[in-house]
Amino acid sequence: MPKITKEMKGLFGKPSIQLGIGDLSRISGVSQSQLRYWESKHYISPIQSSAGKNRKYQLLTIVKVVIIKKFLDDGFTLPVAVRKSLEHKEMMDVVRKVNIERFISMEEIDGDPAINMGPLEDDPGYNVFAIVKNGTTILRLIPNK
Amino acid sequence: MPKITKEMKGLFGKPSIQLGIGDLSRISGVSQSQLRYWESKHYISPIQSSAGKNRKYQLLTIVKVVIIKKFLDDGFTLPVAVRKSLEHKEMMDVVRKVNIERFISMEEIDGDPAINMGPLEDDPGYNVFAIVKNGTTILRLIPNK
DNA sequence: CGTGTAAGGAATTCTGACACG
DNA sequence: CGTGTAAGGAATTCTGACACG
Repeated sequence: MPKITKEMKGLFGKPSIQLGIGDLSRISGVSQSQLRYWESKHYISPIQSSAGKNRKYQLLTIVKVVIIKKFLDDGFTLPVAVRKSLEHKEMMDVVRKVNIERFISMEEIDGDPAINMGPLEDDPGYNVFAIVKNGTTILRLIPNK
Repeated sequence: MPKITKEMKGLFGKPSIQLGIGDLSRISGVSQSQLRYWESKHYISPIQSSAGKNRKYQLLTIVKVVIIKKFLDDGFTLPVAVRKSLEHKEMMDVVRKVNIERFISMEEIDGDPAINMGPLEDDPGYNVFAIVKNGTTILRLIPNK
């Protein structure tokens, strides 16, 4: 099974993913006019919106928009929904960081595909593996060679 | 710190992310004419391309395109690059599955944000945590309460 | 085979104004 | 405050053809 390449690691972090307002609107269920209004209030911001050109949003903005929408649906006002989304955004950054840094390599364990997530902090003699077995993932410690 | 909500779990899997050809081209560095040609050869396929309407690609297609491009840059022919990309695509599915299933909840460990990835297969008394500490991630076993 | 380009039309997005509330 | 809509123009994407090789 192939090793994770540098290109693919970059993809996990997806720092460069960007998409237009139509796609963001369709994905999130938030209308284009809502998105433009939120932008005018500086709640969200496109990567570049240089004078009449099409807006481009990054992946983290998608997450933010979806979360804001969730709180709006729960009955909160827009400013409150935005404030609440900020806590979750921190969390997303963490998840992304883990994605980038912890997927060390791809291997096979007993014929099942597995991700080597690297050594334990307290016991570097063991690596943590996430193994896909019978359609679900399990976590297992495996000693280094 | 907030719990991971159902909405956010869905985002990790990002099954619904879709973007246009301009965005895919800019992200991947593959030209629009290349993407249309690859489609004509059935190497990639948009979600929907109903008669003159704009193409929409899903996230896994981005990954596939980037990987194909990598092998093209390495000097392989297009058919070979496509074949090689398929092995990596399997891997991406695994990574995605782990993302969806293994991020159980968000917590704080000694003041640092951490992701609870759930119990070990062999010793369910311990959960595996990915902790962001001083800007990097570490893995630690923590006993269940 | 694999990609680029010019061409004309179609789909998408832009801004600023206005409506409703 | 927060969102929707009609309007006209601009940016983007569409297809099919052709060039190069």
